[in-house]
Amino acid sequence: MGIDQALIDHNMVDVLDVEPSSRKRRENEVSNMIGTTRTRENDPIIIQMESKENNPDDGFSWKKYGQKLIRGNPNPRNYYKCTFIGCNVKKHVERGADNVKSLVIAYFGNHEHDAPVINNWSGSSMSQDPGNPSVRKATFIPLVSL
DNA sequence: CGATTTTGACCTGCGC
DNA sequence: GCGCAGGTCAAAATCG
Repeated sequence: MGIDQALIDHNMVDVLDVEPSSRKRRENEVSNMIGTTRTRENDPIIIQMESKENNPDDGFSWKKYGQKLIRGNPNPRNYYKCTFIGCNVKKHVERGADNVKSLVIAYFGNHEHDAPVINNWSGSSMSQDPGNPSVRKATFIPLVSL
């Protein structure tokens, strides 16, 4: 829960310093996490990272429903929607205008369901929450813990 | 065969 | 009121 907590704690955090070595990651996809940004609890969550993949698997199933070229960014932005029944969480994915390595993911809304497939979310950070059911509910960790 | 991706068109909000 | 930019939809095509 480190990241999510950080999101809430640093409500207006700009850049979250995350050490790559502190969490398991697939060297092949995510090389380094830059940080997360969230201006408000109800606002979209912006996640910035460095990745070779254009869409790292975050544990949920997304269906692409659009792609647009955004001004100020030579790279197209992709629009995804959660395929879970009854879940209308959306996500925008775009690459940095200058850094093709940097990936910016924006999440709109929170998943009110559990991840369809438990990948191994970096181990066991959230596997146990005996006295924290509320945390279990909002299993929305936009962190690429591959 | 079902689900997902692709691509263009369409719609809406904002600024001038 | 018009034009621009961004966001969404939908039909066809593709993949597993």
